[in-house]
Amino acid sequence: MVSTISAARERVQATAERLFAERGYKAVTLRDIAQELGIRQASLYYHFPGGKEELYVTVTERGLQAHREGLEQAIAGAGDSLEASLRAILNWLATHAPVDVGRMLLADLPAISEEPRKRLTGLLVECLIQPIEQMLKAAQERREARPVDPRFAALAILSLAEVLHAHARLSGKEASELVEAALPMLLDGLRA
Amino acid sequence: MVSTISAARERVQATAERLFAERGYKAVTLRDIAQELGIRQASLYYHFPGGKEELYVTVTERGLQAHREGLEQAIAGAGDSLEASLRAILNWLATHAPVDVGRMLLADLPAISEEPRKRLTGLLVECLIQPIEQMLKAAQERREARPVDPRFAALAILSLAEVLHAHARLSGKEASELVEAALPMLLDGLRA
DNA sequence: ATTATCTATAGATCTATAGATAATGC
DNA sequence: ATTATCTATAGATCTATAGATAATGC
Repeated sequence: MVSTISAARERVQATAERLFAERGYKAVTLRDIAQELGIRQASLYYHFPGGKEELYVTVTERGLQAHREGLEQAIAGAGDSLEASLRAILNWLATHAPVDVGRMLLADLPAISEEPRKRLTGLLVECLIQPIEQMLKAAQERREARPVDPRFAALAILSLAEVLHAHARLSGKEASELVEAALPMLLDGLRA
Repeated sequence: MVSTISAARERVQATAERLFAERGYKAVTLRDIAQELGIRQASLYYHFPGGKEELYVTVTERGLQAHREGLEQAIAGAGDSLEASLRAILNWLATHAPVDVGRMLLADLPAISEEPRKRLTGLLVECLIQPIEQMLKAAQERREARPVDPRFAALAILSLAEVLHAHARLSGKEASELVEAALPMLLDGLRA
């Protein structure tokens, strides 16, 4: 076996990913992560010698790549239909802890070193914004979507998904249920 | 004069408000705030003996109250029109640094003590969510707005305003211009 | 006398390193 | 021999306190 990713390392990543996604880079300490895992803070350095920053960069990169694959497959599986594409995108994002783009750009990324910051900034666009933007452009060319700025609309969809995810957690409702409630608003707006 | 609020204290509040709004509670240090003001970190304790938490609570409370007044006046000034109300709300939020509701609930508020946390949680609902929610309910009763969940729609509008504010900063465009681009999307949706 | 700063520093917390220990795999 | 933890601790950073200083207002 060339490189078996250890189950322990995987557990560390999963816990770190969840905590960083909830609170952001600075608000999470290595002690917090270790405590949830039931180990000591220093033990994290066995799996991530680069410490907190390496851990953050690793799980954030992995999360963004997972979003790219999830979004591209969701869109591809939905066929050439705006409604089906949006439903698939929202379902994916609502169930997979969407990224707080604003916090990441203004708070998290400025706290890490330059090389990974640039890489993650690029991935943010490629993995999250572009897949949605491309889908919207295609729908606009088919005259199925109205000619709004596709970059701005993609950001709005991402932020709607965050609200959806948060609302599902706080209200205890199913995410898929909220997606069906949000879709008419997104497709046809608030006006009667 | 009973209590002249000193200009120095006001400058401290303005700087703290901006930094906390951008990065959140944990990511901002008292040193950061002092540095922007050109004073020493310890000098902040003259204006806020309760330290970082008192400073955060004070400016957050003030910001939320300002949002309540701004939103209520914007809505009142817009009359009984859904489109005019939404335009007024978005214009207010886009120009006054909207609150990152998700980060505040998941990261910032859990880091402060119980009493102010409860108070700010209540203000978050009363100052930001309810004014928008009430406007939507009224528009729904006039059959001018479609019967979507008004609480959820209010959260969506707040998050759209955040995107708008961020997009205005990053792209260098005028906020009012982006509001006019966002309004058709909000009123009539993405579908052609 | 009051206002608004400063310096110096204690105490808490956090990241990171060094070296020890125990369990498992060959 | 490797894996995955541990204890102990150095060093950095951050919050908060104590007391000094300088400028302004009465």
